[in-house]
Amino acid sequence: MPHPLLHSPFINSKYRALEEEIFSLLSKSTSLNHITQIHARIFTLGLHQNNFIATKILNLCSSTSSINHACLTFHHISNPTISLWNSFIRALSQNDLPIETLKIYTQMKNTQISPDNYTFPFVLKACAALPQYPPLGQSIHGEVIRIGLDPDPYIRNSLIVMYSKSGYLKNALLLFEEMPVRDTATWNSIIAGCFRSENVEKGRELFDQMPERNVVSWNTVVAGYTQNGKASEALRLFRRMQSEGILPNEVTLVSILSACAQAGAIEIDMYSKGGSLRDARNVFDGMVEKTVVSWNTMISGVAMHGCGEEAVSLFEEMSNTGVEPNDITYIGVLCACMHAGLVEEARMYFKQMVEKNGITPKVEHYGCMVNLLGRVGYLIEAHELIKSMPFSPDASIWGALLGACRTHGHLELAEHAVICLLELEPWNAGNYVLLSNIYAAKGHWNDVESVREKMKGRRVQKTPGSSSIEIDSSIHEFVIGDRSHRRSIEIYEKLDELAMQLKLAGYVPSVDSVLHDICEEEKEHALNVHSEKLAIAFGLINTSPGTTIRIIKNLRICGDCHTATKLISKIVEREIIVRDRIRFHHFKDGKCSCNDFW
DNA sequence: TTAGGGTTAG
Repeated sequence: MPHPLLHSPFINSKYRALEEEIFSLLSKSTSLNHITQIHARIFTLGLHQNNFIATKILNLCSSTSSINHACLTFHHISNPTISLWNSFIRALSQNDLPIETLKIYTQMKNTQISPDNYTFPFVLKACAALPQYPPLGQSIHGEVIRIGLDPDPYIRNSLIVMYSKSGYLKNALLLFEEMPVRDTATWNSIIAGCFRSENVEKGRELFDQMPERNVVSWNTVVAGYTQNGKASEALRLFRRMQSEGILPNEVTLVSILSACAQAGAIEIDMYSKGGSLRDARNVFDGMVEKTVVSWNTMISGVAMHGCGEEAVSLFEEMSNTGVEPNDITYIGVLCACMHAGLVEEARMYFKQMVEKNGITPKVEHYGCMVNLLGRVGYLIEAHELIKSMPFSPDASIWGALLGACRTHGHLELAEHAVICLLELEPWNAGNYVLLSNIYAAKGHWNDVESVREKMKGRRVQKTPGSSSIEIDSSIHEFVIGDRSHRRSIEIYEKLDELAMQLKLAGYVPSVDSVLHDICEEEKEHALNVHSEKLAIAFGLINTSPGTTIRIIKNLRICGDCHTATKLISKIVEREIIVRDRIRFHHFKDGKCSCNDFW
């Protein structure tokens, strides 16, 4: 709508020219800063009532996540056109505000404006984000049919996504099968839906059938396999993707890294040298344009593998290339510092995050700091940091402090932490076990007993520690003192042999790793049959000399097994990779990649 | 009138 003062033909053409000028300015801007500046100019020119320009601004707000700005812009327009409504709905929907999206959609209908083919994909995306209310999506589907827009391919794709995210894969498949024309996005949507609904076979079948695949198709299946716990399939498909010359992008990297994280038990020669992390690094290095997501993924990836210095140097490299770190980047780099015991660096990054990048630390950031300070023995500083937090600490924070108290034998602080922790999660067996471990390490057996009684009273059971190893595509799982394996005799012979070699190498069992109140000699024996040692022994008798042994443990590796595995790696001249609940440990030549911080 | 859309993800 032209400015009321501009009505002569001459001024009208000047108005058009202004409109065009602003429009081209907006087309070139990418950041909120630009938009705000241009918006100020729009006001002085009296163009703030202009629907066309407002639409353009809203679309920019959407891509820059500037929702407040989007609301302000929208509410300045007295008679929004359908395009403006659509752009506002888009901004809300794409910025994870499904309830607000549906509210505005309802408001739009109340003004007698009928939704069109552009409206529904955004509205359906909002419905897909609220799978707990499946009737919502169904009623929108009803409206689509009533208006006669159901043949629209965009809307149909959105319906497929909505149904598969709401747990109605059957409806999604039906819509897919009835579609006269399917484009690659249609195929991608339904394949993603199948994998999301854990129908891996159907997803793969459709992938194999599809006439044309793009990088999203490949990513969908790689991610699908990873999310369904089939890391080896994911990595196999990634190899095929590369051999077919498909250029991976940052989403591929994300999925491949997740697959690598799972791949601890994979015995595949091509991944064995240096671990699957190298695959991820290759993808990363080959990427032409690295976004903050790519950097974050790579930093978290190397952090998880315990390569603290590499994470730090990636972070610095990222800053030098002008990519601004976000909260997730800092979680990655703090996590890396935590695993590598880099206290000074962590303090520096924590400060820099707030002061330089204006990021408010979240519980994850505090968690890393507490964990790290605790591990290196700065228990009081860790506790002070917890007290200074502007929100209530959650279980992860108290858990980190408690773990540190155990390592450093600080009984009083541990009791405090565990009391807070048990209030937050009385059902979690791990908490009782940690407290019981602390008492056991101090020889306070009566207290150990009372914790156990409490556990019994509350029907809590300790998760049994177990370790698994993959040999010839089958998984072998061991628990402490396990004798159920059919090759148990050989395994125990190997263990005895290792125990002897370890003693000769100067290994002294650290008996405070043991929970139970038993005599010293028995304690030593219990340590010797921890699940990870059984899995390693089994690995040694089943693989050829020099190959890497990969173990997955469901809990954190214990202090004694960590020491023993370091020595074993040297004695048997093998690289042993253990993925525990927290991270990867690469044992080689008597050392571990975690530098004994874990 | 002009512009605006759906799939994979840390």
